[in-house]
Amino acid sequence: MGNLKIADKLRSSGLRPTQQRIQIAKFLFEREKTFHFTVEDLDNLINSKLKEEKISLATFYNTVHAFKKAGHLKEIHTQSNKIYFDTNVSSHHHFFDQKNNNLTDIDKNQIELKKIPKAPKGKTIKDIEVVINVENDSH
Amino acid sequence: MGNLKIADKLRSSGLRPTQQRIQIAKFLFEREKTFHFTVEDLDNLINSKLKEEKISLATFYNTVHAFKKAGHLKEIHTQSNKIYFDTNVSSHHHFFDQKNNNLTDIDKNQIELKKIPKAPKGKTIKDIEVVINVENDSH
DNA sequence: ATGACTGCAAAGAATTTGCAGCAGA
DNA sequence: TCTGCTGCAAATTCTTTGCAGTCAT
Repeated sequence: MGNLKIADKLRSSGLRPTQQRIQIAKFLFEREKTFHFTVEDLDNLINSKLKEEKISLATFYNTVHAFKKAGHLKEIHTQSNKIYFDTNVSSHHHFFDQKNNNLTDIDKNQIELKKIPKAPKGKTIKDIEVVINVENDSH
Repeated sequence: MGNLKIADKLRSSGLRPTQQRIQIAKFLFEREKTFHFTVEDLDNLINSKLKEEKISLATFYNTVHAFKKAGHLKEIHTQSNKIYFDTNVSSHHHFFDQKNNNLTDIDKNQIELKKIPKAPKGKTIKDIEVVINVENDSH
């Protein structure tokens, strides 16, 4: 049980390790692979597991934003109108399937940009995000 | 006055050239440079010019979607939570300044991707979008 | 005349906010 | 004890929808 580790992670980000946050953090961060989700997904996935004492939607919003602010989550915008969050906070890219609303990570070094334009006058490049839109072969 | 040309453009997309659509189309398409906007922007920009007979918000939504469906507009998602539309419908990329919510086009040939990962099994690459996030130099 | 389009107002979806009570330090 | 957090319900924002009247063809 990594409850202590999780609690420390929260505490060191200036967040009180409450019951709710620990549950959410364990669900999000104790996994091998990157996880992509919307706030609604989280609500459904976590609350369907809880017998009673469900976590309120407002708390999911608060917590997700707190985690994002603390650098534990990244916000992803795709051609879908939904806002996804990503447990992979390193700089990386995505495949996106608009039909199935499905996101897949692409490691940063899987894409090489040969030519990059100069930033507009007075501005500096902060980050580059590549989204490769894909669709099923069938038809 | 390109009203006839505009009307033809609409008609040939299967759209009736109504008063409202002609006004919106002229505003959007009779310009040199690419234009990026939200539906709310359009509403404000066009209605502030009209003395009376303002165009309703619902019509802006309907029209923007009709134009998008007809291929005259492209929908752009950025790290801001707003949905932008772009009068440049060719495949291209963007600079985005999150502080000022400012989008700038990057021509397709300004970026060269040297290495591209294979699409996930059973999927085909449809399109690649690059967003270069920028920020002001100052501080 | 016949569909298609507009505009209103109401409904809907997603997210935020205010605040009383509760819990972690 | 003292903030910070939770959870509810109300509020806000953005977008869609239903429908009666109007307009393009």
